[in-house]
Amino acid sequence: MHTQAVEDYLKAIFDLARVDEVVTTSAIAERLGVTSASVTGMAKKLAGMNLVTHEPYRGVALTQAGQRIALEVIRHHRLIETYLHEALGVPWDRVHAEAEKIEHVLSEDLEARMDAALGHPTVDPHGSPIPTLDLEIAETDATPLTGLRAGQRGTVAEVSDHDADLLRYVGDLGLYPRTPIVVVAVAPFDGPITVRVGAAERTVGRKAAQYIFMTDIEES
Amino acid sequence: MHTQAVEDYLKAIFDLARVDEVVTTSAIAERLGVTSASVTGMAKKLAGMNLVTHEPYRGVALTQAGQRIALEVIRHHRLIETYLHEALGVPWDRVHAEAEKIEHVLSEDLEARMDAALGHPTVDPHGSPIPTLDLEIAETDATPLTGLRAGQRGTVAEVSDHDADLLRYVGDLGLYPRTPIVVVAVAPFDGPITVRVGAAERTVGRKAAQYIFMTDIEES
DNA sequence: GAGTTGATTTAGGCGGGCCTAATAATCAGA
DNA sequence: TCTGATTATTAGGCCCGCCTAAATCAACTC
Repeated sequence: MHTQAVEDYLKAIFDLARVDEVVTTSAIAERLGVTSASVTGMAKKLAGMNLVTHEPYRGVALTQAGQRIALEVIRHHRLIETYLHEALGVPWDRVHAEAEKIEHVLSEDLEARMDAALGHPTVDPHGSPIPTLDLEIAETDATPLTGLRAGQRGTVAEVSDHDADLLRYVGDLGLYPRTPIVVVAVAPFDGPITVRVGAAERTVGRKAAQYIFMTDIEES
Repeated sequence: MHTQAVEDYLKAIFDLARVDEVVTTSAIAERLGVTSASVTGMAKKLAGMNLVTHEPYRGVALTQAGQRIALEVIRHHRLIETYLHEALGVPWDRVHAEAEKIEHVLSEDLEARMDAALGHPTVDPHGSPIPTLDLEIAETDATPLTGLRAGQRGTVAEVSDHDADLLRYVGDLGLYPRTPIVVVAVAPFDGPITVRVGAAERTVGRKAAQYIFMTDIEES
């Protein structure tokens, strides 16, 4: 078993690596709310454990072993989120924070029981894919809502869970995963996007739209 | 919020205090699997936080504030045990170990949700009382099975959860809380106790019988 | 190609919680 | 009441994960 700090670092590096392939110390530092100096120290330690490769001044990357642990933690995290949402009715803007704490103390047995109770779900309440038991994770090919033009329709696939306020806002708009919407208008100069959700029309700010990912996009 | 170590110490002191009123450093040390020297250090720290009174060489006792925290942790612990057992089917000999880990990261919100989902239970799977939301705990006046004579009947009230093997053994015998039994025979010289459970007769070793607590005792 | 700037790493420290070894207090028995 | 055995406490250290301040490297500008 690894310490909570080790698990948190690996998860953060994994997440950051899907955006920028080279993961800088400062990015990790910001993500975890620690100083870069602390990250350097931990990077050395993780490199010593062969969970990470670290080229000084050049950034870090997960090794095979490191990625494996990251995926285990992410599986824990997303299963817990899903369980809390489905079984205990925790609203989707709060499941992330709860899961952050529980993911580090979840036994394999409990994970399996939650997984079974949920019927082996494949996505969490934010639409993020849950790694399978053998740690395969579905690639997500969704495009941000900001990439759609007026007249296109699509389905909400995933909403980033990095900010609880964002989730509350997006939830208030009714834009949960699996919701079909139509883009009515896109205001110029990075203005807001108007969409039809069911019978209602809703206006989504640009900033929020960046974090809403769409699939099944087609002209209408 | 307190550290996990602080919570563990307070819980251990609370538990030990119901058996021996004066709680010695070595008793705590044994319970927590640390050295007495470590306990002395922590005792000083807890005394500084006004959670405990510490008379050097004389033992420690919880203050009002310390007891309050202990009861909060115990409520968490027992609710989690109950939830895992009822909702996820975790066998009763394993719920303790799982709860030990989760109790330190459980939010009040989640606690309330679990409590509601269970219908506000009053005892955990081992028959131990769950402190109420305002931290009242029912006094248990049960007597150990070793205190019964042949011919008496009674109901299993509580089984100590300190040892998973014991629980597995007692479970195999069918002696779960709320089970009515009749004492058929008590072998002399601290020998085993034979009881009737439903239609079956079972023999319980003396050691195990010490940890099985009975209520509603009457002659039959 | 030298300087400036910003990111990164090193150096040194701190608190938490644990340890071992040495010392001190208590208790029980002669 | 003295003494030896038992139990507690002190003293000194270690590891983890974090910090600040100082030094170093990379990259870009001129």
